[in-house]
Amino acid sequence: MLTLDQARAFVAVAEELHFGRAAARLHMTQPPLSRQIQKLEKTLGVTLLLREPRGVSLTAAGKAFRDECHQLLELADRAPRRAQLIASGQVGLIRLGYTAASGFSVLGAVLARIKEAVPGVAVELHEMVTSHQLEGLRNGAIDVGLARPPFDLEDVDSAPLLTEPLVVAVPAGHRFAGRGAPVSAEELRHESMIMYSPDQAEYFSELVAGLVEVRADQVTHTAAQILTLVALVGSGHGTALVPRSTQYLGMPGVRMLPLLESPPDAVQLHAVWLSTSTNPALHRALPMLREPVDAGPPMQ
Amino acid sequence: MLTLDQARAFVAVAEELHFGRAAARLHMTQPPLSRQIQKLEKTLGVTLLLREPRGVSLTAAGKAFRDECHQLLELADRAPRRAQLIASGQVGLIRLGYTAASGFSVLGAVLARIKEAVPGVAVELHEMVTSHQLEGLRNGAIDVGLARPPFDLEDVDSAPLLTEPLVVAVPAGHRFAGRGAPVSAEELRHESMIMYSPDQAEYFSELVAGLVEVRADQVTHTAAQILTLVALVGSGHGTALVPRSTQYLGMPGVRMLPLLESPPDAVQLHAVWLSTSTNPALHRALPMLREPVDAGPPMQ
DNA sequence: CCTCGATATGCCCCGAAGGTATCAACCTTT
DNA sequence: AAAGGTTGATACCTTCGGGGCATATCGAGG
Repeated sequence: MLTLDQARAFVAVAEELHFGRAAARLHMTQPPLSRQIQKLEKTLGVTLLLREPRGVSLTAAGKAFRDECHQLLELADRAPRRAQLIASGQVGLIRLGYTAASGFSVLGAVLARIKEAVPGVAVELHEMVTSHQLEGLRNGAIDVGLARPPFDLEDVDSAPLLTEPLVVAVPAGHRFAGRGAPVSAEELRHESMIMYSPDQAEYFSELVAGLVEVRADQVTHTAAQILTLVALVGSGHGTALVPRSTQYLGMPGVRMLPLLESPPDAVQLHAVWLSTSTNPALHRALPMLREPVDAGPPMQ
Repeated sequence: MLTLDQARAFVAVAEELHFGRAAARLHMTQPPLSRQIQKLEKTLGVTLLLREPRGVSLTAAGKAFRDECHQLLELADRAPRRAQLIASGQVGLIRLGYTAASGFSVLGAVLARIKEAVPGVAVELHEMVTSHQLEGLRNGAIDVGLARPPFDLEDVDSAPLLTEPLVVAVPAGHRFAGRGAPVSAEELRHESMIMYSPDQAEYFSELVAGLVEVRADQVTHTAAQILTLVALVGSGHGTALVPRSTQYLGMPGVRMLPLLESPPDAVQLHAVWLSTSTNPALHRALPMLREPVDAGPPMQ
């Protein structure tokens, strides 16, 4: 069986072409080196070296074996260093889940921060809704998520990344579109409304219900994703309440107006991760995720 | 320092995720295996495994290290086998020198024979004249040559590959061109002759001199390579004596006629190699080179 | 023929790795 | 809640193999 010590010994002899010098390079004496090479040749059943009175020369098999051994030694040298780099979080992989809407607000800033803090780390992007993100955290499919509260699971840590008000999204031709003043909940009582699906988008559905009173006969559509709502507004199907950062989506034919009743922190987006995560790259990136970001335009 | 035993131990544990089963796979008991892994982690300064009551799981560094170790072990496994294959001559490299003219006669057949006898062996082709081939053999630049006698060096073995007569090459429009009967030396006394360079093509120069008497005023050109002579004949500059296999060159505008005085073994091409060569692939190919071949058309 | 340079061999010692027995922690089960 | 089972860690012993020192052997060159 080949050992790394044998490989090192053989490479030294193959390069020095002299047992004495090779032994010195290996910090040992010549006799045990000779024995090592003999043993190696015996186990291989191959003559690697031609011992001549004037020194040593390599057979064809010896030349090839020297190169293979060299490769082997480099790999054996690299493997521990790679493990150390990964363990220290300097290289590695962070699998990040994000909601479709966050892709148009904080995702770009988050990626930029991670890139700056741990340049050697790759980020794998997975678009998924909040509930799937929490499930993904638990079963190890993702390391961190950009999601909406609440996070009732234990072992899940979170930090708010972005807090923003809800705004009123109206079609471009709407009577509110041109005015500068905020819209009040009262004024929405006579509007056609596009609402969030109560079961697939529980967070937004309850958020809206807490701010404005909407009668069932006002509701023209319900949808699960913010993108869908804004698209419906853009095609004139009604009015919707959306997070302010949705403006960066740049949906044509949609105007955003402040909602009088919305506190500035009505909508929250958090970074979430398992407190028990052992991903070293994540731990180096965490400080970047604990500080709020400003919403920005979508990534290119 | 990482050892292959440690790598094997770690891969076993990383794949089984259980010290007991891993130990069984390694044909050892569990305690020394635990120690090995501990020692490995200590020397790396990295936690590779998470010991949990229900067994073992891998850290990010552990996963990467497992893959590196796997690679390492495969290489360590492959290296000895490669050396054995090369030593047995089943794979390897034969560097073959050949004269330009032999490229149009025996080279194709020689390559085919080698390919058949030792399919795993690569053949590196080097076109070079006889004197360079002999020099190349001595300094190790080539393993075997296809060359013309004499080979006066010691340690050089040779075997005749092809013996053939000299023929008369005339331009297509020449008065000899159409006739079937051999041309005699006497008839060449009034021809313009293209001759071999006495110093660069000593073998052919003396060969021709021994067969026909050529006056200095007949000689229109001298050249070192057969190809050059035939090209000059083709463009109407005169008549030349060339080995019969030159016909496979297919030079346009040239006709070949037997030379009455040429014995059938006037020209010889030999395989030459160092009797001291240690190239195993060459030794497996040698039986193929000891038997004469028929000249054939050039390789495609 | 002798000497010198270079590798091989004999003999001893030490360290590292494996085996057996046992411990400690944790989970399950009754 | 206590007992038993599972799983990895520790203690102690033995053995095997590698390395060092001294020396033999072999071929080349003066």
